[in-house]
Amino acid sequence: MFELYKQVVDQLRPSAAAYRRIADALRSRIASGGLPVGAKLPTETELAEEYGVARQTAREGLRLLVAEGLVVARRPHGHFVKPRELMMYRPQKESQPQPESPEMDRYCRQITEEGRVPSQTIEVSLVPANPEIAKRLEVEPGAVVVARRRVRSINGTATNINDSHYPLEVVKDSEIMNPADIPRGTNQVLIDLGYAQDRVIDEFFARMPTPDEIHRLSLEGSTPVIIHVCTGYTEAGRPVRCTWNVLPSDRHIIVSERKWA
Amino acid sequence: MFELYKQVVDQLRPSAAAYRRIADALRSRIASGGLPVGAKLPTETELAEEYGVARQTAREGLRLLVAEGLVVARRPHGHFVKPRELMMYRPQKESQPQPESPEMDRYCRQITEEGRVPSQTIEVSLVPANPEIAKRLEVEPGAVVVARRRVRSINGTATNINDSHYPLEVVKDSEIMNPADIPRGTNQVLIDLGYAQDRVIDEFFARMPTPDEIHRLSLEGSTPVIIHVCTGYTEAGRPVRCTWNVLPSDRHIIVSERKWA
DNA sequence: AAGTGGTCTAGACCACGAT
DNA sequence: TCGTGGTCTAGACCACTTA
Repeated sequence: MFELYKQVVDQLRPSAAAYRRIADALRSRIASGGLPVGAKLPTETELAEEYGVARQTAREGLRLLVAEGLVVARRPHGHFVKPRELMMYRPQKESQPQPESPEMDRYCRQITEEGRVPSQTIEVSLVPANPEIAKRLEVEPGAVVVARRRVRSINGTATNINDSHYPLEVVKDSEIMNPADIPRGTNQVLIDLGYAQDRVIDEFFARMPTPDEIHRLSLEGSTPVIIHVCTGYTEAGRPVRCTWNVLPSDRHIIVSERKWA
Repeated sequence: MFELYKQVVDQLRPSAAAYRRIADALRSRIASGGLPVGAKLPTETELAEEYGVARQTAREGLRLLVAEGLVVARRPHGHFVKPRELMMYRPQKESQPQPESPEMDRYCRQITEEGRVPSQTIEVSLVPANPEIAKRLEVEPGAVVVARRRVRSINGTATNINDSHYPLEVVKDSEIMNPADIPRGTNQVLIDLGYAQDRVIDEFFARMPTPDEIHRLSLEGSTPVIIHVCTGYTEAGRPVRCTWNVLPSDRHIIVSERKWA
């Protein structure tokens, strides 16, 4: 009987697995707005009955949508269309005044951060540099560097990891070793120490989060993270800072403006 | 008998599902280098025997690693540790001369693109603007715009989607409507048409790819994509171009340099 | 107490690529 | 032909949250 069913459906959509057809159907309903943000999807059992398949098969279809980031599973409530609330992230804004054109204003208004309560945890430690950091600070892998680790939160939910690394000899005995907020900013401390940054190189890439990042950011799986690595150099070309930012991609959009030559 | 096994293991790592323990073990072996890039993992059947679980359970563990992007499944060969080969993507480089400091040179040498054969397909069409494009071009959703769609490839594998959109009245009857390479560049055409771009806004975010993107870029699932939206404005503040780039995150790293005020 | 998703089993057949 | 992963079934028990 199931064989007959499968043959019939296969005529309609050949070479598509049942769980893919289920996912396709739900994806269409989401895209068309039939299932708006926050809406509850059919339960696994309901889908299984509707499509005449085993529960595991219906489950595979839902899993596909979860992996695509369209849907979240909330036990024991069900599966829901996932909302997407983006927060502005402007690397240029952290340090220097930025040209504010009317267009940029428009973008900023679109993604407002009104009435949010920011907070952060700070932790400073001496650690052996991992290969990625060592390469950028131009020290031997495993050499001891100062790591100033922060997790920033807004309204209690973690929004980003911000781990700044400094060569030990540059910042030892300075305020940067102090695990507390530095009102004038760590970059000003570097200037006072005689290591003013002249230029920085930004790198961006994305990947799935590591288990450690999932833990520190309280992520649901299936949310990619954007890695923003920012390395600062003195005028002489010496790297004095390497900041490793981890941004959950469902909470951030990176925006910047530049003149067009 | 399996019950006894499970109790014993649960004492060692309480509250960890069997498939998670399997994934953890394999992840450690990959991180430590015991399983180097390209190495073949145990088969599903072997893992099931080794851990005394059903094949489906071992399979769940492997699936976790695939979803994390650490591993690829290649039927009928097995699962393999996934390589990661990054290509430089420099949005600033596309149009204007860029400050080339010694540090930037170093980065560029690190990720070389020697001996690669680039190619691209171009397709031009009139399409109704989707909401995202319409918002940025400041036209009504559904208004007709010119879409110049490109898929760029290197050595035959697609590396990025590059869809530029223009307001119809700006580019109608111009070279931009011609689905062929424009040697002097589309931006020069805009200048000649009297719509020189004065400044651009860049936006970056990441998410899992849509089925359409998976198809156009020949992606394996579980690779996030980076979306780079670049909107160009005339000096009067009119948007005249909106380019929608899709970059597979396992093939690209975005690099840029800026002066530090 | 009820109903959800999370995990697991012990089978089965298939498509595909190498040999 | 053989072994791989891909798909599927028909059960089972559990953890969790809300009513």
